[in-house]
Amino acid sequence: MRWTDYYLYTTREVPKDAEVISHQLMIRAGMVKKLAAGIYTYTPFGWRSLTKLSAIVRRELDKVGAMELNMPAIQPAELWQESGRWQKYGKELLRLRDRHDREFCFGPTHEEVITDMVRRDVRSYKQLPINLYQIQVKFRDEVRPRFGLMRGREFLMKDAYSFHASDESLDTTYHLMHDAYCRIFEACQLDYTVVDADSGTIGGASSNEFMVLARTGEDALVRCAESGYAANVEKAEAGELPKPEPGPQGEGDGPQEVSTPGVTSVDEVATFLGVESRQVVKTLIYTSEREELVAVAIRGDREINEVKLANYLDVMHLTLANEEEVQRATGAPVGFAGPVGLSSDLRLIADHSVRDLVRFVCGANRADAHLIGVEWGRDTEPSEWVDLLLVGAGDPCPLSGAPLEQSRGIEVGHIFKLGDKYSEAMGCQFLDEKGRGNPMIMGCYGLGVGRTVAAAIEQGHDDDGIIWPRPLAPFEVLLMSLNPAKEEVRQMADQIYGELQERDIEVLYDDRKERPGVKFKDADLIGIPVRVVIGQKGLAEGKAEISLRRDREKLSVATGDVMTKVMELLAE
RNA sequence: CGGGGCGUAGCUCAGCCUGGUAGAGCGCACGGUUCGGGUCCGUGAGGCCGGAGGUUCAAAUCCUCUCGCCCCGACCA
Repeated sequence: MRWTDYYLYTTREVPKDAEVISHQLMIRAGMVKKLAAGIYTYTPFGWRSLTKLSAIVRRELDKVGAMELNMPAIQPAELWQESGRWQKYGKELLRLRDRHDREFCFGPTHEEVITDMVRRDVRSYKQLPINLYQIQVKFRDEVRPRFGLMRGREFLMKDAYSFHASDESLDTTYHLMHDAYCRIFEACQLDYTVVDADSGTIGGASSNEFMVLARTGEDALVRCAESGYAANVEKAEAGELPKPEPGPQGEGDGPQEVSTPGVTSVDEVATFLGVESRQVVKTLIYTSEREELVAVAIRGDREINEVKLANYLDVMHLTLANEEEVQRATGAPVGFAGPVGLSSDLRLIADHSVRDLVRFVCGANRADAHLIGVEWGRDTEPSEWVDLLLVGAGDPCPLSGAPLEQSRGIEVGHIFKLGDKYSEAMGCQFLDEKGRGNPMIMGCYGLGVGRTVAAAIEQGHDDDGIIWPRPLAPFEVLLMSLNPAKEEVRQMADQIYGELQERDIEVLYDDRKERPGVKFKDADLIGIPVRVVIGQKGLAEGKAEISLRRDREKLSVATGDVMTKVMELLAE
């Protein structure tokens, strides 16, 4: 492709609304244009990357027996009512009405549609398993789209769904898909890791996320170098935490109330009483869409993992109670809640981190008062013990006990074992060998195509621009004529351009009448892996210059050897 | 949805506080110059100052309301 014929316009200045590097570079390199918040046009140049990734995805999924299909983006409300998600999904679901006032939504995901199709076609265990996928535009009306393609509202996603007669069959496909995903991200030369994940609104039993490691990632994850354990912090568990020393003994046998006027936060309490924050039990009051208050106890130096809590309570939206609710639940203002003497109809859920505390400190459920020397069993007992710990760096690995390392990642893929959540709700059944009807067991497998390309840029760039991993690069070779006004330069560049094309090498030929500086800057910005420069000086000695964007080391090659050298570099 | 910020030329922004004929740089067009890391000089096109209402002799500027966008917290590929 000749640049002078191509639709590629770079910009020198970074647009003010682009925050993260991948977004800035994609806009500067002319790959995407914003149409509205979280909604982008891919230019021919940008689309090439997405197309390349899609091809890799198709190749690897086809290999494991998945079949590509295409489903409608617009979906009738009835299906979503059937699965129960019309109510549950919330505002992220973009709802529409047609001219007859019938309700539809723009699909954020396709469990309902695919389940509807399969339940009509598939009757027998002999037809299972089935694995279907599509690469399609999704729309999720995110409250806050951001970071360009990292979190768009409209985005390109590969979604796959598998149907099985047994859990074992699902396991087999799940592993095949897991491995296919690994091969996809490896093919893209991405530094990624697979973590245990929370399954969120899609639901289901177990799930794994594929995280591309990047400082700008929106997710935090922990890993153990020793055991290989890796999990999203939303899901992560820790081994047994070191036990704190017993707290101070109060006067008498039971807990002792001490006056703590105006002392509310854990740190203040600990300092005021001369104890460690780990010897304090922090009690928080939560509410949810069910409008039922619960008290949650955790060690004073730790945070509650609200995702774990929401899952445990089976609620969607969890919020800390307001002052009035806290007063109602504990009889005290915010800052003095504790597990002792709470009303019996208030659920008290305690994290394991407080289980081993001896003579701990906690709020007295009275204004300006705390208790010291409190013991579980003797003084109070939670209604349930649950793992609610937000795991962080340094916590012991649940498998090896070695300290966990924390890093950030971009979630580029997410695979779930759905079980029968949708097939049960929507009556997607098969007949087994004995002629009995059973709901199919399902798996579901997502991969963010645009996000993966953005993640590749987050990992591959320098101060001057993008450094594409070759499999995702819009072109493999950038051919540049430094002074096309000079006849011999133009002719040689044209000739090499022709030869590259003949060998089906994807070449972008910068034949623009621009000054060398402009061309070099653009070359660095758009980041094509192999660069071939034809300039007058080199040509006088019969030489062209070849370099890789990666290291920019220049190689002087006789013009006759350019093809060989390029092929060699591409073969690496 | 809560908090903060921004809408002026295609892009990045100045002008607004203190109302008085709309500006710069980049980009674009044309001429010249230059020609291995965003040359230099000149000429030119391009804007109902996000929209609506109000105050005023006069509004980009002050007030009200709206719409859009961005950033920070609760959701997800």
